This record gives sequence, structure tokens and C-alpha cells, in this order.
Amino acid sequence: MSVEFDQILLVPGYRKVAAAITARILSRELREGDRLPSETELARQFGVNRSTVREALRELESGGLLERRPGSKLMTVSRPQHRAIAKDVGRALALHDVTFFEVWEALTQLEPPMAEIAARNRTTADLESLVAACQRFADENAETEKAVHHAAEFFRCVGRATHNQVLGLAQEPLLGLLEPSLRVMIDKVPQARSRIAVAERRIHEAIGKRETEAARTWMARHIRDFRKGYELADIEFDRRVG
Amino acid sequence: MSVEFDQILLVPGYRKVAAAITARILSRELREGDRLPSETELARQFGVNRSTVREALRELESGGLLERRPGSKLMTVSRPQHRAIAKDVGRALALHDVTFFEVWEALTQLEPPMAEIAARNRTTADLESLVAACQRFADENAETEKAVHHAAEFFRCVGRATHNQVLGLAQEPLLGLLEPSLRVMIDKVPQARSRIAVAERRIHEAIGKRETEAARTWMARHIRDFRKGYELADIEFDRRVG
DNA sequence: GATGGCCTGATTGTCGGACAATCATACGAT
DNA sequence: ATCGTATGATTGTCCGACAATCAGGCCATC
Repeated sequence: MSVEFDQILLVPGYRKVAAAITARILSRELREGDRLPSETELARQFGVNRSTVREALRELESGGLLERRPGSKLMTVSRPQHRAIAKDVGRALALHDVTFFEVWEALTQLEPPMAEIAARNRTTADLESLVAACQRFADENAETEKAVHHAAEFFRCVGRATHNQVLGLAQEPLLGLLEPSLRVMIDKVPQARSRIAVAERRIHEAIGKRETEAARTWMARHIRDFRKGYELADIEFDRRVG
Repeated sequence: MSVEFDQILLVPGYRKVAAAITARILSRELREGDRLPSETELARQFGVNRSTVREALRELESGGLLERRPGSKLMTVSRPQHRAIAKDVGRALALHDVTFFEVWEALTQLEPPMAEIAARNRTTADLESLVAACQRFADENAETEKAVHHAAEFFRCVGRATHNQVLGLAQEPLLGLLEPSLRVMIDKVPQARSRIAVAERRIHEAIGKRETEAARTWMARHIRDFRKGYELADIEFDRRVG
């Protein structure tokens, strides 16, 4: 007869403290903008040393659950912003040796439906920011850095226009990986800038007129163009990003 | 004439240390499995106190870049695992008051293409684990908890079968949110279990025969069924998840 | 030779106390 | 009302300390 014991795990104090505060935030007892007690006070309440509290705070801080308003020492509860989350995800993907192809394939699947949904759900304000983003790309695409940034920003506007936070967030890490990919391609392909500008215009026009099918189609074409760009720039498709 | 100064930001030491180590990991100087020097040694190298190093380590640890093999004190470099990342993302979405509908809509857009890609790229091993997951759901769905878990696990198998890490990771937070949604629905809808079982079988059969269109279609139906389930269970669609 | 016991040094988790720099706020001077 | 100043609170960093645990070597036992 074989006796087996469960692994006994001893959780360090700083993680217990972090878990306790996290639970309070998730249960909404602590709401966004609420100020956390001082470190000394927390140490007193939890009955641990201030150093232990500080280690716990670093965990929450890097998870985005706490933040400090610029130029202030007080820590306030915050909802993790999409960009911050995306940074972590993008980093993870880069470390997993994600290839250009994988990023492109994901964009292929994700973006056209998003354009369609955006065409259905966009508000007037969405449309305005979409047009503005398109305009910014058209106006300031001389510097590689600005061009890349504005191209990604256009996608973000589409994402917001879907009014679906899940889709918006799912897209974000992709854009984080698209930027470096685009950076190495855009200057090698002379016609890239104009093609992007045209595609963006078609897309925002379709979204503006609520033409769902047209929006999807032009977005699909837009993404296909990226692939062509990579081929023209002679970038191997199984090269890893980042 | 207006003079404007950039905001001067003083970065605390623990964040500089964290950034320095992170950079080493992202540049692959530190590779997965490498053991980090001891805290005392790091403190010596960076010329800061051990407490400062520890706060930095907590940041990296919660970001998944460092981990401790169970029952060991040594910290080793690690690539953030998908599940860990997804936990953060799911938490963020929950705090942003994501609704059932948003999760469902995202699944609607994401899963059918994934099934199609899986049908194209799956290996024999993928198919085996897919069949096994399907079987596990069919066999052990009496307990709510197990049923929910196995249902999500089936999606994960499909995700792995796509051989696209980006898609697999994008899907993960959705599953994290699907589980609680499914948990409140599955026991209220008598026919839910059998419908899920049937859909899973159709999907894995299509993937097995590499019938891309059939895989997509059945997956789409599978997701549509979830929506019907919510309606039957009388769950308001704009209720927030979590 | 394999196993287990024992010792030693290294490492982590936690603690207490300390201090400079900065922030928040109230008070007073101009 | 605006600007300085004083005061207390808070954070960032440091130092030193110690128990608990881990890693590895040594040795006796079987």
C-alpha cells in the first residue's frame, strides 16, 4: 500500500499580504482611486514588518493594481491599464520566440472581425478619433518611429470603436509586437506608407458609413498588405519577433 | 515666450535594479533555467542594499520572469507561462467590468478561426489530446467544477493544435472568464452538458479529418450554444463577469 | 554500493531600527 | 491672494541581525 502526501507549501508572508490586499481590491471593497494606508499602518494591521509590506506592495504595483499618481507618494488603487498589461504579454510572447508569421496570422484572424464590429458599434466620437488617427499617419510618416506609432494607433482606435474591452485588450499585445516588425519593414518598402494610408482611409470610410462588410474586407486587405511588405523587405517569416 | 520643462522623474532604485535584470533576460544573456546570483551578491554588484534587491526581485517574480522551483530557494530565470499571464489579464478585465456579452462576442470571433487553423496544423499528438479532453468532459461532468474545467481544457487543446502561440495566449484570458460564466449557467440548463459533449465530438472529428470548414462551423455552433445557454439560464447579458 | 545521519556554510524570509528626501498641510508674512 | 516657512507624515534606502531552510560534503551503517 502506497501512501502519498500532498506537497506542503509554505507561503511567505509578503505573498500572503499581497494576496490579502488583492482580494480586497477584486471584491471591490477597495475601489479605484482609493488611497491605501501608509506602509507603517499596513505593517501594524497585518502584524508584520514594514519590509514585508513593501515587498508585497512591489508585487501589486507591478501587477498594475496599485499606482502612484505622478509626483505623489501615496499609493492608490488602480485598474490595470490595457497598455501596461499588454507590455507584460508582449514580453512573454517575445521570450517564447514568437515568429513574424504567428503575429501576422493572429492579426489576420482578429482584425477583420474587429473592423466589422467597429462599423456596427462606432459612435461619432469614435469616428472622429479614427479619422484623426488616419490623418496623423498621412501627415507625419516621415520619421520611421512616428509612422510605426501612428499605424498602431489607428488599430487602437478601431479597437476602441468596437466597444468591446476584451477584443481591445486581446489586440493590444499584437500591436506591441507589430510595431517592431513594422519598424524593420517600412523603410525597406517604398510603397508601404502610401498603401497603409490608403487602406486606413478605406477602412475609416467604411466604418463611417457603417458598411460592415466593406470594413472587414478592407481591413483584411490591409493585413494582407503587411505580409506582402515582409516578403518585399525579404524578412524571413519564421524569424522571431523582438 | 513660454518655456516648458519636461517632467523630471526620479526612478527609485528597486525599479532600476528590476529594469536592469529584465533587460538581461530580454536580451537573452540570462536564459531560461539560469540561476540568478544570490541576493547578497546582487546587492554587491548593483551597489545597493539587499532590501532594495529584494523589492526588485518581487517585481520580476510577479511578472513571471523569475520563479523558484518548488522546494528550492534558488531563483531561476523563467519564461512567463501562459496561464500565469492570463490570470493577470483576466483580473484586469474583471476590474474593468467586462460583461458576459463582451466575453461571448470575443469568443465568437476568435474560436471558429482557431478551430479552422487547428484543423490545418494539428499533429497526431494534438489530435490525441483533443480526443482525450473530449472524453474527459464526457466521462466526468457530474461535478460542476470538473465539467467547467474540462470544457475550458478542450478549448486549450484546440489552441495548442493551432501551433500559434499568439492565438493560444490571446485565448487564455477568455477561458479564464468563460469558466465563471459557465459555472453559473451549466447547472441551470439541463441539456447543456450533452450539447457541449456533442459539439466537442463534432469539432474534434472535423479537426481529425482536417476538414477546416466543418471545424469552423461546429465551433461557431458550439459558441452560439453558450449564448443560448445564458438565455435559458436567464442570465442578463450585460451583467459583469467576476 | 546504497542509505541514512550529521555537520557546515550559504541563502532566504523576516525583523527592528535608522535617516535623508520628499510630500502634505497648516500657519504666517508680504 | 501669493509666497515663504515650519511641522509632521511617508517613502526610499540603508544597516545589522537571526531563525529556518537548503546544498553539499563527510562518515557510519547496513
